[in-house]
Amino acid sequence: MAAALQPVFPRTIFHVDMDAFFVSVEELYDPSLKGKAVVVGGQRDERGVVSAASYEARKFGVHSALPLRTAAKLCPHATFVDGHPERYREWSEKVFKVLQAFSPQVEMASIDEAYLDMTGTARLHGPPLLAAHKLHRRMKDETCLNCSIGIGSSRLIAKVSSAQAKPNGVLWIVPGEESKFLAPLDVREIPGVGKVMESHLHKLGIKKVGDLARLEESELEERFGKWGLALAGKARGEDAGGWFDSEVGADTEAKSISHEHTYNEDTADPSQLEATLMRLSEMVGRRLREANFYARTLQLKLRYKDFTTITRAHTLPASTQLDGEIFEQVRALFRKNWKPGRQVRLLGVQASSLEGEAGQINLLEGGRQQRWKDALATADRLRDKFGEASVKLAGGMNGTFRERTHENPAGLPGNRKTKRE
DNA sequence: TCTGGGGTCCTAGGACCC
DNA sequence: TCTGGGGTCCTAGGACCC
Repeated sequence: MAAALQPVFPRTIFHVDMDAFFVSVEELYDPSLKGKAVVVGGQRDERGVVSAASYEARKFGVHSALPLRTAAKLCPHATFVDGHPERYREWSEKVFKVLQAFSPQVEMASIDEAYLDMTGTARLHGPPLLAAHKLHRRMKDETCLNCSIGIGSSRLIAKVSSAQAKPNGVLWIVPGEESKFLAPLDVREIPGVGKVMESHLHKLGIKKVGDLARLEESELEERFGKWGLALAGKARGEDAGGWFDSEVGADTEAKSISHEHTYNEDTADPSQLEATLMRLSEMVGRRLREANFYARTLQLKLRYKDFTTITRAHTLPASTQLDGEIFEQVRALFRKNWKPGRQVRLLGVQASSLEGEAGQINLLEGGRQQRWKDALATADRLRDKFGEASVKLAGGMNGTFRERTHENPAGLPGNRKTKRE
């Protein structure tokens, strides 16, 4: 009976996924790449992985996340191109504008994909399939980029069907046909099922979504807990729990901001390592200021030569967005946890427990903090103009780490938001 | 094969409080 | 002295996504 109380009209969700997005954008800047095997992400002899591969390159087994050197072996004739994140952000915004002009309920799920809630738009755009073709055409006309569109009664169905529609296609799963559509697909096609979950399921003899759907819900819950329960719903095409259940277009605030760097060659040189931490701290601080966020938790990430990785975090009594404070905390964590001599492959700095300006008590903000903020804003502008390397605050890039006279740039005791009140 | 960089979410244990 | 349990915060690690 409970089912009768649920809203019965099905939603119409579009999932728009750009085809080989990074490759397609690069082709706009260098048309000679068209039709070739192209690998975006770095050069063939570099440490790193493939960000995107053209369909030509995919024929040779190249795919994203594959090490570049492996890609070079599989597809020696491929053209290797460095990635240009600014370009992708710029074109992502153009994509967003096309979508926004088409429907007010749009949500970018990542740089190259979006969900649209098209429920109730039949009078404006016609039935789903017609609307999707209209949008598909408009996207091509206005951005020169191909996309694929999946249409379904849930985000999950829309997402899975856009993958099946690729490349450059449209696929509508008619309401009521969800289970039939999913049954023959590999469990791996379900968003959230990765390598590990797939192998757990394979051990149970579950290879296809249909196998999963036949299992008792209670058994999945027993074996995999909360996740198992959600999985049972997903096997039927439902947006079971978590982010998938949220309304399309409900905007979500960032939870963390981070930067990390992998060295071309591992290093155990303390001044080089701390210089990197300084640079990463500045990048994180800058992003915080741009977004007007203050962070209370700062985290160091340390990956050694053998790929073992640790993270160490510290939560401050008062939040910050200042490079100096971030660096000070992260450097302390580094000095406490790095064993001198051990070769480091990667360093990372992350800020979390983000608060808006409201979380700040500005009453006591004397001239001191304001001057620091002004100085940093100026530095940010200079970096915009002349590049990241153009401005370094005390402490510098290379070696000389004068102990900064520990100015607490905020000039404040822990007077903003203490732990428990 | 030799493994990027930016994120989100979940789990689990310990500290601490009531 | 032995023994509670719930709630929240914090930390560390891991799976997963693009």
